[in-house]
Amino acid sequence: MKGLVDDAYGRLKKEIMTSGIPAGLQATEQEFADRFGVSRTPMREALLRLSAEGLVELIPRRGARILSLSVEDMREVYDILIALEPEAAARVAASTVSEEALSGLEDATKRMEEALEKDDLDAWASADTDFHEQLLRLCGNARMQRIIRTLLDQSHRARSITLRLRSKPHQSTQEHREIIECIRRGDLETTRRTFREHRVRAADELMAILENMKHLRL
Amino acid sequence: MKGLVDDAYGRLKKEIMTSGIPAGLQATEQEFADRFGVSRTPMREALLRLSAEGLVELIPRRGARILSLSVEDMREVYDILIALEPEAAARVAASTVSEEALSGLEDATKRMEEALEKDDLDAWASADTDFHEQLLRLCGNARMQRIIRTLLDQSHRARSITLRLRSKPHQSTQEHREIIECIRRGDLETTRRTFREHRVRAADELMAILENMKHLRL
DNA sequence: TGTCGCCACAACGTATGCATTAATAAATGG
DNA sequence: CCATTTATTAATGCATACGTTGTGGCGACA
Repeated sequence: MKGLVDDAYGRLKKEIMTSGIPAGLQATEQEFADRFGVSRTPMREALLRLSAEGLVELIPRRGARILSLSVEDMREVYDILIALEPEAAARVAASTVSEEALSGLEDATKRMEEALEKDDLDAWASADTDFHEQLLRLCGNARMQRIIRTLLDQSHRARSITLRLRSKPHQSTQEHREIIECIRRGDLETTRRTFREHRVRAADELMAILENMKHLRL
Repeated sequence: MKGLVDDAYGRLKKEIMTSGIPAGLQATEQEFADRFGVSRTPMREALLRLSAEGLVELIPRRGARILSLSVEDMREVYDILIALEPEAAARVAASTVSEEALSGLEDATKRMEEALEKDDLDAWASADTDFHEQLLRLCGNARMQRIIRTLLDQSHRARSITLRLRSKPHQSTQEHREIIECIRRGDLETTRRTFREHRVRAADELMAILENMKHLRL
């Protein structure tokens, strides 16, 4: 264990992500601290981080509240992703990428296909995350990486809820293959465009589902 | 005063921005705390924020170091701005903007021109910041606003140093006028393109200057 | 009965003390 | 004289105590 802050941060984040703690829940710093067996100091720092990531809201005098993921929030997250991720991918395409890295991407995509055949949606999601994470790591811009990673995290929270409410994501894997090819060819412009379309489509689908669930307050 | 954290944060940030504290300086949390007359707890939180903004680096066991702005860092910052700000501007263009808001933008641009005629570079920089800040406020995406604002802050640090080392920025004001017109027409695509070119040009100029000053370690 | 004001409580912001641990210096053995 | 190990120091991470301040409840007065 690296430290109580990371511990509390990681555990609370996981609970929020998996809806182990219901959205909307509100408690004082002390109560959160008790729950994770730490004192207020590290708990406070953990909550501060989560608040910066948009998972938690700190309400003066009332403690912290687990934010429910609203359609509006997801729209914000995806709008930024739509602008940034294609740019990051284009940067990767512009650089020289090792064949090893490319096969890593292909492997992740293949795992997505296999998972789909087996109807294992969790494995699919995990492989999809892996694909995007690998691509992210190839982008040299550390700041961009951090920003995108935080946004992806938030989008994953929504995905974990909607995963079983949508038709199977066959198209995604095909788009991933196209993106890999664009990168291999070093075709900057097509990479950007393809990735953007990939994200726009994903966003539209997600928004439609969330819109229907709006009243449920997730 | 709102709190010792904001106080320490704001003061240290200002000092870094104006080079009141030299880049590269390294001190313990306690030393920073003493300097601003607060205890370690709020000082730590302030340093944490500045670290998230990329202005200081927290080195385990050695305290905090004021980061010198490197060419590489500025390249990162601008690459993200180039991707995000045009998108934000396009969103503004897509929405209905009040004539009042537009005239606010025009006013800022006019102040830039006047400042240039008077050779008042500080006033020019201030008006330029104002233009971008106003535009930012019109963009409905709160997350995007925060991200861009943080990046702009960092770019301003570089600008304050290079401001007097470059030829006078006549072209910027013209580009601002074009952008305002695009937004008024609601021309989404041209807004995006024009703004992107605006940023790309600014980035290129800045990079060229910083490249020449590389050895100075700012 | 409704409203205004006061009081008690609770949460937070801040300060501080203590234990942990990494870095540096010292000491010992080769 | 150098390498290795140990001891010391110092900075952090964490816990906790305290003062401040906002909030909600209770009572008094209109």
